Amino acid sequence: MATPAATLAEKHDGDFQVAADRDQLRLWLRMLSCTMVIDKKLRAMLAAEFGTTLPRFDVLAALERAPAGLGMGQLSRALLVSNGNITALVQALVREGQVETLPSPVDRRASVVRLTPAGAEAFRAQAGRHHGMIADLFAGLDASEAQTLYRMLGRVKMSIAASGAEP
Amino acid sequence: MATPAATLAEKHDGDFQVAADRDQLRLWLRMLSCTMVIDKKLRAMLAAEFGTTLPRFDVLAALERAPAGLGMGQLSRALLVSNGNITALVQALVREGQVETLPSPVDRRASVVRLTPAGAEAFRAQAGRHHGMIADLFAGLDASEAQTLYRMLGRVKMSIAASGAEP
DNA sequence: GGTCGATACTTCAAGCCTAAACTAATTCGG
DNA sequence: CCGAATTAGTTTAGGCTTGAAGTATCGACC
Repeated sequence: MATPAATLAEKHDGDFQVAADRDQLRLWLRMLSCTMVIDKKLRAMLAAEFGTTLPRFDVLAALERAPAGLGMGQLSRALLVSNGNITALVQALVREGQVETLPSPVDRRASVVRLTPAGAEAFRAQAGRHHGMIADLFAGLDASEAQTLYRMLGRVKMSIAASGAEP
Repeated sequence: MATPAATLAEKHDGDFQVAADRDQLRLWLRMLSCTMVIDKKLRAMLAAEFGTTLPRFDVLAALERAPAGLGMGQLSRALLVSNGNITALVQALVREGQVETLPSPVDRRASVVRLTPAGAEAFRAQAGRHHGMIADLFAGLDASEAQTLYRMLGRVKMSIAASGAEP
């Protein structure tokens, strides 16, 4: 059993810690909730207006920035999803004619995925709505607020990297 | 064709608009990326240390706040997931003995889901690590930064609500 | 009291996602 | 040159998620 003074100090430390923990939890839950709401709206829009999905849109977006095409592995690293996932995604897009795969001329294991003209056109339409929707959803923030938020998220990135993190 | 002056004005408006769009897109992508990284770390921790998943943890968390138990519908509304999803989640947790379902005494359609003692204990351990991990990941932000971020996310919430939004 | 529209829940099909196991091709060290 | 380690990609088993269709019950109104 600690002395009364030590007990008091301990109790206060504990209180502070618990309060900080709760605040961080609330912060995380708010961040998660905001992100999820926007994410769901984007997915719903893509489904309703284009009959597609966010992962497929992401594939098109990555390919649009690489006119020469990307390998499956490059694609999976760019989108932060697993290798096996890309296979199915690309196969679906090939069936829909938005993407085509060519055997790599330099590596018989690898293949190169490229947008078809139809895919490029579909992407342009989808990207327009996508960006427009984001602009709408963030329209209530003025430029300075947006910048502050951007900076704070940068701090979060740094904090994550500084934490005991080994991905 | 517009007059030179009109063309110029138009061009500048367009530039501003495009610049704002790009900034908002970057903001969104950073927000999504931060959230996804944290989310993945939490899922990986729950899988590695407890052999469970975030959705199951969420179910336990909701039930822990309702000692009398919750109906399936209440649960699905609390977690913002579909009805059919809860069924599978609860069935899995029942198999694992962390949760039990009782027929509602007042409504023969409904059932009440409650934590078992084993589930309550598992949840306490998981919640401790969950909160601790969040504290770690946000440790690089001081109290004022955390508050600023929290406030900005509140602004985002308001902006979303104000936009042409019908969930 | 009977019927009809809500409500509680389950089932099913389809898509996304991952980790792990596998095949095939490449590259590098000796 | 040849075997070992690496790398590209696919397959598979398992879990999450939704939306739609289906079943049973409830409640309210005629």
